[in-house]
Amino acid sequence: MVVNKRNFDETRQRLLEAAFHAIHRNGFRAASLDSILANTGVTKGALYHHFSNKNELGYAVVDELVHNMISDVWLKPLSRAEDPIDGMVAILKGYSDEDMERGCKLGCPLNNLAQEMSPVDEGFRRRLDGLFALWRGAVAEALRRGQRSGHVRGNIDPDQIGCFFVAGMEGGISQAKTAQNPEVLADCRDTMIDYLQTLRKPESAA
Amino acid sequence: MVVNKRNFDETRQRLLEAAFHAIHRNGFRAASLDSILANTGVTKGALYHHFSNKNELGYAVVDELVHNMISDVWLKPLSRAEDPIDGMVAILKGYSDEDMERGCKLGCPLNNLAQEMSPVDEGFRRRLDGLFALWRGAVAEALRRGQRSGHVRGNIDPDQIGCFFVAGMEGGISQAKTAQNPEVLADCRDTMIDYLQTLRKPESAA
DNA sequence: CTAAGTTCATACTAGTTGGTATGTGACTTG
DNA sequence: CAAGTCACATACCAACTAGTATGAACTTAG
Repeated sequence: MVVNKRNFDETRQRLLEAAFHAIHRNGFRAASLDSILANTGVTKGALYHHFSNKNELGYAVVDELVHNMISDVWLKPLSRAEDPIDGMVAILKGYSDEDMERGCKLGCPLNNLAQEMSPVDEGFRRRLDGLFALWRGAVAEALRRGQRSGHVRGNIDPDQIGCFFVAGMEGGISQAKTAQNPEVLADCRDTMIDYLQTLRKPESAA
Repeated sequence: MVVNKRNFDETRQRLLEAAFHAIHRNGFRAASLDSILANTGVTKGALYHHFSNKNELGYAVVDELVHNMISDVWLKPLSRAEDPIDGMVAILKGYSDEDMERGCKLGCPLNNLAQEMSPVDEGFRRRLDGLFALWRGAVAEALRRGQRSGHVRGNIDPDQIGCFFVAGMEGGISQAKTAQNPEVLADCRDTMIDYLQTLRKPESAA
């Protein structure tokens, strides 16, 4: 297999990844195309060959990279988990120290973008809201499965708790990022784990 | 009392308030000085007479306006509350529909600024982290008072829960803003109220 | 081979931004 | 009343931004 100098897919991927990092670090509007290009060695001509404008580049980052991250960390593991509470706790406890450190330095890519762009661009807003809804929905669906299988109390509202769970995590990351201190996030995580235990069906807790 | 055309305090206050609104709507970096000035009728010469640069204007907005908001909504009410759990629930239930609507359109000024500026400017980061810490601390302190007065279980960590509480609220506002739908925030709030009830000392729950 | 379409490269532009240099009228103070 | 300080006003600039116009090089079809 010959690697061409002009490789559509590879160039596009390099642009997406450089854009993702620049956006994660500086925010979308402050991430300048010139700096993204300087980091990739790709030129402006190539960029505008692949994306019709800056917004479309950002949309692609959300639709592809950010979506995949959410899917890998939350959607797939939750859909596989037998006991949803064990599954969620396992994901939370599975955060490595590097994850915590990195996540708390720059924050959550999804939440960062949502906070910045939702009020000013409907294209971003719809996409990011869709990702939040996927995440909430995955938690809710797992809890519903848990209710059917007898692991989870029947008198709780899975959708409401999906929302609460995502809120607690995003809020914890926000504070940790502002404090530049992963302890704050660890506190939130531990309190959330305690809270999740209260959702177990009493009989199955023994 | 004569109102001078040249009134230091009034001009400064007008600049601060216009800056606050522009920042709340667009973020700090996207809030252009020219647009702030256009909204106030104040000129650039006056602006730079009052603030040495754009960052100092932003710092003053945080130190004065945002600080006051946190103080009015959380610090003072919590310090007055006899039963901390009742106090927190009362604040949460006291949100009017307009508050919810407005808060979910543009998000929380504190969190917006923290997300945008913490990673890129240490002056903002320190100030915003200070405000988060005040808020967390007020919740923790209220819970400690509740422990001493027998309203709150002794086997919980007030600091940890202060952190969790702030996280849940900020995360709820974030999601509501992205969804442009206050229901998401209402779900988080209601779940948080349920959670707070589990912190009561069993004997005093009856 | 040629021709055409794809993938990029270079040079440029118009608009916006934070910031400055300089001037001016009002108010205070000696 | 004169001098000086304060609170602005006006005009400007250098830097940076997203986006474009144009062309060149590479790949592929025939």
